[in-house]
Amino acid sequence: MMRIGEVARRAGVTPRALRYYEEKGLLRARRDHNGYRVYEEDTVHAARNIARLLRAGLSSEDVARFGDCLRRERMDPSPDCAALLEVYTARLAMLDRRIEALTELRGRLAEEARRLRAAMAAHASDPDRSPGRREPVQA
Amino acid sequence: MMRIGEVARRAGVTPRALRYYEEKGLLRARRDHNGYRVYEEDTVHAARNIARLLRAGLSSEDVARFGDCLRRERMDPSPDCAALLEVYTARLAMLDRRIEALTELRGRLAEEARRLRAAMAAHASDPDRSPGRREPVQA
DNA sequence: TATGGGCTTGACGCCGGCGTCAAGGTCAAG
DNA sequence: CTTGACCTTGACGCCGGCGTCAAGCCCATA
Repeated sequence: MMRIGEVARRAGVTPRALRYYEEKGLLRARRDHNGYRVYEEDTVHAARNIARLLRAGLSSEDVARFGDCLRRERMDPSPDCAALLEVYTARLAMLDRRIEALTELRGRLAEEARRLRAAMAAHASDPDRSPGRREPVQA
Repeated sequence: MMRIGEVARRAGVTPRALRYYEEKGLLRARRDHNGYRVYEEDTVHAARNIARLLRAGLSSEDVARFGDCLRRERMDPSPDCAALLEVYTARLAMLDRRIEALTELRGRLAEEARRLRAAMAAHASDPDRSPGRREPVQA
């Protein structure tokens, strides 16, 4: 039984983040007589897991589907957590698409950079060109 | 000499986008007596180039550094466009970092998915568990 | 009692590249 | 003159994961 500040410190997140997680249905909290949020021990694991998954690029909607599995320190799979697999699978596909897109983009940019470099080299060695141009072409 | 609508059509962007580019210093426009924006021919190329580069993942700040080079149909390099190379290079590095991060994440997710699948398979083949050996665990 | 630290809800800010009204001016054609 | 296409500036909306006030309650301690 802890309050929000302690959970936050132990999980390495901010109280604001914890409230946000709750708002998004990732976390539940009971209330003390004075209205303060009260958390179980395993909430620390949950908060850690949530933050990890979000940093990893999952959306809060994705993470919500992990449900109680989040509360285990090491999110070991079990049959009741089958949804995890779907989420992972879908997300892997998404990542593959994003990686592919970035890679393609990288290729295009690299190509343009290559062209640019070549043209500049040609330019630099062109005798007609800029007589007093000092600076070397910087890589 | 064209007005915004024509440039937009010919460049394949919206008038709103053109105003935005101008606001960000990517484009310049003169004004007609009535306040309408008036553009040169090469603005069509510029707009096309800008849109391309933005779609490619460059920021408008990056693109701003391309300056007048944008106005050439084929953004052929020349010494006064040396900044292009810097921008490309920096951006390639960024892309590499992003791709690397995503790839690493992909690896972690794939690993977790693998563990999960394995555990579920073990569960399914558990003699206590599965009475009739039916469907294989779905991928 | 007064202080001060922790807690509450509510709500705006951010970032980027525009989309999408809103309210109104301009001008050629019918 | 009226229509209607095209133009203007201004300003809010979006999306996600919170950061960051603001205003105010709870409670232990000096």
